[in-house]
Order: sequence, then C-alpha cells, then structure tokens
Amino acid sequence: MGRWEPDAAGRLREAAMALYTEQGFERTTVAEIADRAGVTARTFFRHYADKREVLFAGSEELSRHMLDALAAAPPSATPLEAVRAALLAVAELFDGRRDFSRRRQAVIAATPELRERELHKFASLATAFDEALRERGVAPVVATLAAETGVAVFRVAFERWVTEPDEPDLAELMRATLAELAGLTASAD
Amino acid sequence: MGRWEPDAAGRLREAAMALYTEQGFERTTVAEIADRAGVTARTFFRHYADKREVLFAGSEELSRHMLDALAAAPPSATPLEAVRAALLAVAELFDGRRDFSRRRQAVIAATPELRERELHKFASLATAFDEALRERGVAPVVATLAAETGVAVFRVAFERWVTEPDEPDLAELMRATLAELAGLTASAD
DNA sequence: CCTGCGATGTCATTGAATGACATCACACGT
DNA sequence: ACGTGTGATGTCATTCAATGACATCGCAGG
Repeated sequence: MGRWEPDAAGRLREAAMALYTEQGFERTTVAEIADRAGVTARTFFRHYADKREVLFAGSEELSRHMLDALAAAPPSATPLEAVRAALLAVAELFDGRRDFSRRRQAVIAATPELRERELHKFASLATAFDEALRERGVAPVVATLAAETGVAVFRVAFERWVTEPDEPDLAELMRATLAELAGLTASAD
Repeated sequence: MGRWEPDAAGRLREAAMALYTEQGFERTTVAEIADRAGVTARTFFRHYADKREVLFAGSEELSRHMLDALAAAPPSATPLEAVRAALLAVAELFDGRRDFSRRRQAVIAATPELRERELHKFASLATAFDEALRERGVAPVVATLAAETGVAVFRVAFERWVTEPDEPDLAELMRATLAELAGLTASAD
C-alpha cells in the first residue's frame, strides 16, 4: 500500500453516495467527490470507469454468487427451478443491508442516467444466466426466456423488499413472486 | 419553414447512422455528424437530447401503438392476452423495415452506451405496460410481471427476427415465443 | 410594408474522461 | 543498511459532450 490513506476506492464510494444523496447525481462533480475523499479527480477515474460505476461496484459479486448457485442445481432441475435456486441463494447476500439498499435505490431512482446503468447491469446478469442455462443443455430460446424472466422476478421482488414499510424477508418475496409468475401463464395460451 | 434545407432532424439521423456504421459510435463526434448534415453541432442538440438519442427517435411511436392495441383488448382478456394483442399489433410497424432494423441493431450491439439506452427504452415500455394493465384493474404485482414478461417476449422475438437468415414473419415469431413462455412455467411451481 | 416568431448560427463555458509523464513511499533483495 | 523497482497517486494538457446566452435571418400573417 502506498504512502496515502488506505482504501481510496472505499472512501470515494462513501463520498459519492453522500454527495449524490445530498445534492443529486447531476449536480455533483467528480472533483467534489475526489476532494471529499482526499484524492484528485484523476484518481477517481483510476478506481471507477465513470461517475456512475461508483454505485455499481458490488454487481460482479452478485452475478458470481447467483451463477454459482445455478451451477449447483441438480441436472434434473428444470430451467426455472435452477433460476429459482439462484434467486434464493442471492437473497442472503442482502441480509442486514436493507438500509443501505434503500438509500442506494433512492439515488438511482432519482437519476435517469443511473437507472440506465442499473438496467445494463441487470441485462448483463440475464445474459450470464442465459449462457449458463445453455451450458446446462437448455434450448436457446427457452434459456433466454428463463433468464429474462428470472431477472424480472428478481427486480420485482427486490423492489418490493426495499419499498415495503415493514421488514420482509427477501427470499420469501422471491418465492411469492415466482408463484405469481406461475399463475400468470396458467390461463393464457 | 426556414431558409435552410428542410428536415434537419432527418439529415442528422441519416448522417449519424452512416458515421456510426462506418467508424463506430465512440469515434464519431457530434461535430462530424453536424458537418455531414450541413448544420452546426449546436443544432444537433436542438433536435436530439444527446448523441445516443438520434438512434431512438421512433420509440415513442412504438409505445403509442402498443398501448393503443392494449387498450383495445376486450376487458375480459387476461393480462397476458392483452399483452399478446399489443405485441401482435406492433409487429406490422416493422413491415419492410427489416434491413434498416438490422443495420440499426448492429450499431447498437457494438456499443455498450447504446445498449444501455436501448434497455432504458424497453424499461420505459415495460413501465407504460405496467400502468396500462393496472388501469385495466390488474393487480399491481401481476401487472408488473406481465409487463416485464411481455417486453422480454418482444425482445426475444425481435432478436430472432433480425438475426435469422431467412425472412421470417415477426408476428409469427411473437406467437411462437409466447408459446414457449407458456411452456416454461408449466412444470415449475 | 412591417413585425413577430421559429429555426439556426456564434460564442463561451462547464465538466466528464483520458493520455503522458513525474513523483514518492514502501517492499524487497542484496 | 542500502539501493532499486513497483504501484498508487499527483500534475498537466487535451478532447469532446452538453448547455446557456445572444445574434441573425427569412418567411408568414396582418
């Protein structure tokens, strides 16, 4: 480690979250974030590719966790059952982080640019799901649909989790949302 | 209209498509696009909010068309049946535009920034679907799921349409994809 | 003929993002 | 203990997206 305060990336993340919350994403400059973190703007870009990415650092961990769970599902599992396992496995990652998640979602919801980036992350996740399912031998189109649907369930359940006033269980919301999905196609062709 | 060549927005769109195709999105500057269209860079931003938006001009028309079809579905239709009507209705908008769609998709696929914007457009569409379904009296969570699923079907079918070598019928692909969706949840809980 | 309005041009500015190069403390081998 | 290299950072310069303020000009309508 260098001659400076350690964990510059962490300090930058904290500073960005605080400033985005206080004054909004657009009216926060990278220079401000860097100042508060005690580094220069150039250093900000050495840790995060752009001004948005600072809020999406943990997303690879999320993907990895879900893909591990998906890979661990028995070969006999249907595509949706495998997806279900991945969804339930990832729920535990958010244990005790509901407050942080809510603050983060508030910032993202308030900023179109950040919503775009979030969508991109979810799309990457869906693509990864898609590929993983195909490697399990699932037919291409079915794999894509299962992946997209699975991500949609994640988003719906997650949104309920951060929105509802009382503290619900994320895994339980995942199960409930999956159940609603099953009901959706029951009566249509 | 003014003293200049008419349809500046159209010329800017053509110029942008051409340059994005020739040299890629990132290596194309707004100044170049404006030059080729015979206007100044400032004028570019009067017609399009940013460098990406020039490729997504027709998306409101798309939304409108689908929402009209959704509103026209009989009240007795299930959520997914209403979504199905919207999907089939919009297919005709793409009649004869497959070549253009392919070129456009090629540019978008090659550029992460453009993929993000595309995702945002789809998300807006899903939100509009969601609201329209709720206005039909569909329960909130079910409406969201139906909307997200419907958009996923659109994307899958559209991707097949621009990807497959022989010229398939988009509406037919929509039906086929919906059928696969129905099969997906048949065996899972 | 005049006048207002709309579309454009011109000018200036901010801020994101990136490349090139300098710097400096710590770790490591000798 | 003494170089020395390496990695994280600072400094400087630059490009380009995006936006605000103001001028211009010609057509439409009175």
